[in-house]
Amino acid sequence: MRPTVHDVAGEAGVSLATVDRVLNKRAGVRAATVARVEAAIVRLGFVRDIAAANLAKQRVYHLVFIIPDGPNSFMRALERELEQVRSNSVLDRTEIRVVKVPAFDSTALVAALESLDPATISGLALVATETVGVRDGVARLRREGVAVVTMVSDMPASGRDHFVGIDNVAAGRTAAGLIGRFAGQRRGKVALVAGSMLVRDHVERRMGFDQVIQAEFPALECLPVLEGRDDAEIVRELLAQCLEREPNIVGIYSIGAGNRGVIDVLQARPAYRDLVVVAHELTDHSRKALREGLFDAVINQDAGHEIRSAIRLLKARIDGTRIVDGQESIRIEIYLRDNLP
Amino acid sequence: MRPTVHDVAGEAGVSLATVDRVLNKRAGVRAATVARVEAAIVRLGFVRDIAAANLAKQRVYHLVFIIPDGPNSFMRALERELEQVRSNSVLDRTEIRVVKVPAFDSTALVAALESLDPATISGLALVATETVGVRDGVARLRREGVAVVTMVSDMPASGRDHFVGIDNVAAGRTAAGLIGRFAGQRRGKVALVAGSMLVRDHVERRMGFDQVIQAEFPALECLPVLEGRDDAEIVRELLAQCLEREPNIVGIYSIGAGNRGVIDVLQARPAYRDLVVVAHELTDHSRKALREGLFDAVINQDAGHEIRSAIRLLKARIDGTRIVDGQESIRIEIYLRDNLP
DNA sequence: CTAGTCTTGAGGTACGTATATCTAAACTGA
DNA sequence: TCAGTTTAGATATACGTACCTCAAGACTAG
Repeated sequence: MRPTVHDVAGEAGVSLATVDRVLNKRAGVRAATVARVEAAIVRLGFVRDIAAANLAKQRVYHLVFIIPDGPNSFMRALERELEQVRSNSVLDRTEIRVVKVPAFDSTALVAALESLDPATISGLALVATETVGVRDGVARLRREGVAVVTMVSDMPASGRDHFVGIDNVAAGRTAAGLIGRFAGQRRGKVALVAGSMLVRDHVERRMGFDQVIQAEFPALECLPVLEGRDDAEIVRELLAQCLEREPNIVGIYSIGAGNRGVIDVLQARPAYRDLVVVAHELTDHSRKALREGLFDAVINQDAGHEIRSAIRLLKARIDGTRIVDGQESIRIEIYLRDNLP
Repeated sequence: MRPTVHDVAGEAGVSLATVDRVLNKRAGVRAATVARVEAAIVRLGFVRDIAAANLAKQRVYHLVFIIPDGPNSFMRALERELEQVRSNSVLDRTEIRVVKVPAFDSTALVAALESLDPATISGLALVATETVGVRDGVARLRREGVAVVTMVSDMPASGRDHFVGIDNVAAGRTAAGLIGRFAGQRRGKVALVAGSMLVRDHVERRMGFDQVIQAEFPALECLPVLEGRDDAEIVRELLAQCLEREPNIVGIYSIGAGNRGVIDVLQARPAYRDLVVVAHELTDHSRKALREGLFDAVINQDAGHEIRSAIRLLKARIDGTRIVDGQESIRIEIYLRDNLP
């Protein structure tokens, strides 16, 4: 049988109360006694039963998720996953609050951070925009004992406990590898469609993409990025113009949330079906485009996985338990028509 | 606050003992009373606190994993993951026993199933080989109340509760899509290297591969399968001979556990570097081959995910709780050099 | 040495559920 | 209607941990 606090007390030759004081880091125990208890814990291999502890403690994990508002489909996917987790969360003593802030607006994000009372929340997950104010806000919460993870876009300087998301440079490199090889012998240009070059993940993807195209596919050349601001209308216009202007385009890399516009353009002319197209984010639209052969590959990160991972990481931080690294690494998923889930 | 059994008793106008009898399906309660209690549960949205219940019940989940012995690297990966879970499982009232049976030996598997006492185990996960004996053995355990999931290779007729694994036909189709497109304009033949055509997953992958090559890549033609029996030596010999014999091979699909032999052959001649090679299973060897450009893509299923998923599914079945579908679907992962985790 | 503080012990109650026992009430059949 | 059975209630204990109180023992400073 697993050892309990009673066994630890016996082994250390102290009372239950003392073991409890040591376990829960309460004051009033001599250093020598603390050492005795800790030695007993190690000898017995005692591990606190967190379920029982949480029951006794009446613990509720108060978690706050701050995510950008707006049309970005990945953010909306995160929101949907959160909603789903919330509806099932009666079971696991977890209370999740979702705070939406205007996208790309770090002032609003700072305000949201400041409105959080460290006393009432135990964990925070946020999609960070990298500014000093945000960094300081996060650092303050960390100092007050709040567990913090960043999602999608990292911010190491803030002292967050973990980052949940993919390596976007690698994602860009992956896209380039796919386009380069799918293009085969063809020579020509590649159009890049992004949301905005002010967002770190898009910048990083573009960087990785450029690296690989330049180094490995001399027959291809990247055109300047079209910034579609996550707006189908704008993307449609910019991309259509670009395809008119440049006769020699062989591929398109849709870096961010602009798939709808890209699809519209591709459907407009049969000739565009020969283009090699790689996009990000598996949605109903991109899935359909993949099945119909408009897209050749979609690179994805699993929103559900990211949400669940963030929650696990926050709880582990709060409980002081270990994590399984493999379970928390977010994969750069590649989908072709044939391996759609 | 969340309603408790006390609240249910109050709401239904019965005693705690009666609520307990209903919740735990014990006899001695009139149908009308059961209905009253159940109505109260619905009205209050009562959900049993499983942590508290397990604490009171002193429940330990006794899980048995039956996996094939032998050199198959994916099976060994499953075993390693199980070992890791076991070492962390002090925490979660889970006791995992791993039973290894000779690969492809259904008699041994049947014997292993028969040696299991349904009274002492609550869940079983097994890599099934499809025979009547195995099916009946599983069915017997199911009838006796044991939760059962099949892994890697399914067996629907056994009445198992779930299947944990990928769609191998789709995996084969995916491999074909990659080889076909990476080959570009080239015409020629594709060599297939499998472990054995007696194993369902290899057969299915081959089927999916053939389908897509025939339908979409008329310039390519599949050669007969080389059966390497998961043995590097045999694979090396067969594949080397094949490449000598057939001057016009443009690609290789390594269907199963034979990557070591394939890699040896590829390294032997610089000319072989131009071959398009897609293999299964991400291991140290295949990862290295990918980085060095010997392999063009590796298709993988995450062993850690499968083990964790099997455990979650078994526990959910035992506790009668719901599962999150998205979390349990095993993906057909594609790795290129650039998206290696 | 004494008063004061610091450290430890003993014991109880609580969390939400499971389970056992004993008793009382409500039915059933003849 | 009465005995016999079925159904229901009341109450207690337990699971492993947290946290509280009260009292007593061990120190420290003056």
